[in-house]
Amino acid sequence: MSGERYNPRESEPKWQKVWDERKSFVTANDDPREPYYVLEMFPYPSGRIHMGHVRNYSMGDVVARYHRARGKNVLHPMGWDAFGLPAENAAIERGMNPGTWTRQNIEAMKAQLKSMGLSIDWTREIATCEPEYYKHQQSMFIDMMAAGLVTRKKSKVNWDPVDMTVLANEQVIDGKGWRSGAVVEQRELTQWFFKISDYAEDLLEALDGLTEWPEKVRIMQRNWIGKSEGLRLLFELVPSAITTATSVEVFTTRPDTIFGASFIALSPDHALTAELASDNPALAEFVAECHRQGTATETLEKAEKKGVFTGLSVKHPVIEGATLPVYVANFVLMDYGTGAIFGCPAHDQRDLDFARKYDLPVVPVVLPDGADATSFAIADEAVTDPGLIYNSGFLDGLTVEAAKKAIAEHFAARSVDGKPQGKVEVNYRLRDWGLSRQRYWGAPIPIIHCETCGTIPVPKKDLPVVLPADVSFDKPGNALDHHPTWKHVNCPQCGGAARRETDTMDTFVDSSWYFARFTAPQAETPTIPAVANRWLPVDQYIGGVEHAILHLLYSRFFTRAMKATGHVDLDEPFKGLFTQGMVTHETYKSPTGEWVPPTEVVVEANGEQRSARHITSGEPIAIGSVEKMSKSKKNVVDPDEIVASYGADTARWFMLSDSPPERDVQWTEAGVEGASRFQQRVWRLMHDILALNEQPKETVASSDDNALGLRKVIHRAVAGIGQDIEGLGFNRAVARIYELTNALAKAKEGSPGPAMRAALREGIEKLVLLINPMMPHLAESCWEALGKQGLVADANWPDVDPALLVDDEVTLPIQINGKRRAEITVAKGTPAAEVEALVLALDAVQKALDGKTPKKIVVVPDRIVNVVV
RNA sequence: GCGGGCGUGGUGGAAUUGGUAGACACAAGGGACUUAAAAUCCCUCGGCGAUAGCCUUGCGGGUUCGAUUCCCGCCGCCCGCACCA
Repeated sequence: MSGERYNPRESEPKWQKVWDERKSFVTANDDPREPYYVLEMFPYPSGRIHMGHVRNYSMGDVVARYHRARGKNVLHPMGWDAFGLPAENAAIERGMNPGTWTRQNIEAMKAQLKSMGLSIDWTREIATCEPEYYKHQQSMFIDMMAAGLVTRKKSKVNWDPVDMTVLANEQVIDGKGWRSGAVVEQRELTQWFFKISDYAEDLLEALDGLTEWPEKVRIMQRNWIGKSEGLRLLFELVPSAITTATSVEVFTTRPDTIFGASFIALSPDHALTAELASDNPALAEFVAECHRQGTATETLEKAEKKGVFTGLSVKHPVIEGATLPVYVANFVLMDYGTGAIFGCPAHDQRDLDFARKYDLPVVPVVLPDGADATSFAIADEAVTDPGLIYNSGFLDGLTVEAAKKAIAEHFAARSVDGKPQGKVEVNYRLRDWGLSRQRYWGAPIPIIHCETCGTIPVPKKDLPVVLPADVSFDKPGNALDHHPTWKHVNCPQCGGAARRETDTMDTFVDSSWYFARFTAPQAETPTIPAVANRWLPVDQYIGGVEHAILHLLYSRFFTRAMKATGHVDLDEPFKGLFTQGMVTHETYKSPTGEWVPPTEVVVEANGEQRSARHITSGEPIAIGSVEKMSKSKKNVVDPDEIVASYGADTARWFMLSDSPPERDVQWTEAGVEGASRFQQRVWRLMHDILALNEQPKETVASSDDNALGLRKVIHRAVAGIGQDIEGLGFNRAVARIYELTNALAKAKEGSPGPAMRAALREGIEKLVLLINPMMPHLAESCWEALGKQGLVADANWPDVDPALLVDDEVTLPIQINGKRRAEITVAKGTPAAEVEALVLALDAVQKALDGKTPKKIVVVPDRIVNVVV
């Protein structure tokens, strides 16, 4: 028996079937035990799972199985983020119906996930593309509209003039449409928005309460919301024939630098810009050029800072008789502040770049601490350091903060156009959430446009507004809009001819509440509030950092909006958040420079050198850098192949070992083989100990110090691994499991006595329970072989005897001048004075002192001693 | 461009709150077993010296009795930037 190898191909499907039949992971809402909700970000059904999924779901499954063993009622569901662009691309490229394509993908991926042996309650599965899901989303949209959380306004989209379609930012490559290659234009459309900006302050303040979120995510969200206090400031225009406007309003966070102002810049989308451009061909051409950039902020900010002089000037508000030129500049955003700024080149890098380009004055007005007023000058870098204001009339000598206050008071007391010239204002960078998409494959926005009655929500009794299945993608543009009959309806109010809204919802809406739907996935209403409130917030949410801002911020908003409309009674959806790293792999290139997939490469090691050749042709292959697994570089490893050859447990174990979960992990063949070997090792060890034919005994066998020692090792491992899993330190838990396995293997050598045999038996039984969250199939097989009743899946986490955790002795490293030179072992809690005496008596210390007295002796009790000579 | 993060042996990484740097694993080398191979087991394994020494956590400074950990300045890589999910 013990000579037999463990066969995951046989045992894994067997246990999966047993769990299925026993409904081991089906969760009841009325279970009285303490609820625990663990959730991994649900996947987009692209067709195949990838190693990133394997990693993500392995981590979630460890958490789920651990808490189940801890006696909690665990909710661990799975679903599909099933709307989105790729389905439409498949429709266009392969003539497949997006719904058919998506549902096929879901089936395929579900089978793959099942082969991983995850402890998921599949009875709660949801797919966002099904009317049973999105009808509730439509219903909540209507509720949120009634609650004033929805608005309609104009915003810009990327327009492909050849394909006659709106493009996503990722479909715009170098300013051109990805399929047509046509230069993209910005177009304004009237679109639907969620008023997330109403919650900006709340979303910001509540970040402090999210103590189980990574600090970096909270910082990113804080910066994204971008709260800033500044001044709205009116500049009086020098009268001109080219406009009837009399003033320009800017927003600035640096009003203290007003004496250093050298120009005014308007956004290309500013109303005044439009007015002036109608009569100014050069300006019109510049605005058109800006509009050919696409709408991505990134492109805009990377572009060279450029502008056009408008011919207008404003009066300098604090320097009598001076004027400032008014430009239109490509880096001024219409969405932020007032769409106009004043430029102070000395203290803002963008303004400085602009000023150098157009030869505008650069006057420093903040003197950094320690700088000399007569010689201080600005070169190529703007200075944003704190300091004292100078060159600034009545502000001279003030700090930046004091000057901001003083100048605000100054302008508040003056008026331009009958209004106060300056007004302190809090501003947020966060913009409202535009949810309209001009696409077919999304949840229809439940609105009817009527010529007489206006914009009317679809009555709830008529929900869902179902997507038509019979669509064609032979014409460019929105397939929903092209459908011959779908959009033609009668107005629910007047009964006259009307048309449906043909925009669908951003897929971020779908993913902003699925975690709530999982709590009652078959309910007639979006949620059953009492049930949702019991399960939520999600105790542990796990997913990629790439979602650190948008998905998580939208979900936080949506939860508040659901609270405002009575669907849940909480603000924050995710109590604990964990962001995992990516899965990477080496890249390989053929002599002709083509990417080669790892499956076609044989890597050979000769000593320290590694070389590679093609598996069939034998031609040499260049080993490239390690990169995120991606189709374009072909450096992907298919989880199916790994499961088929090594088994799911091996894949799971490898994904959890070595690399810290928040960091990237490199997939290597050697690593997988190591994981597979460990699986066999546990199996052999279990059989060897089983053959000793002894039962565990809970009493500490004082007659056998070695057995006692082993029991200490076992109980320490149990305690440590529990802590590691709770802190999501899976790689540390794995290392401890290796240590425990090594200790057991060593202890069974020779001919262990009865006490040792009992300790070994205790150790192996506990080891099986410890590996269960990570290698659940192997654990079940071992459990069965050990003759234990029931399933490990239902077993409790092993108990720890606290008496076995304490040590009465401690080894102190002795440092001399910070370098370790000796060590002593003393009773725990030995007073510092006693330790000092022992240390001074040491040979190494005496030698170092050479008769002198030490300068200082630092004794940190039970930790370390440092002798300063 | 802006915001955020990461950087430790040949490799992945470990290291309570600032307290023995390199746990654990992979790779490599040597040995045992075997007709042979696989599997398994044992030993070595940061660098330079080869003793008792010195150097070493991306680079350069600083704080401290003591820094992988805290501070400042660089370099490199990664993520996000609002219509990819």
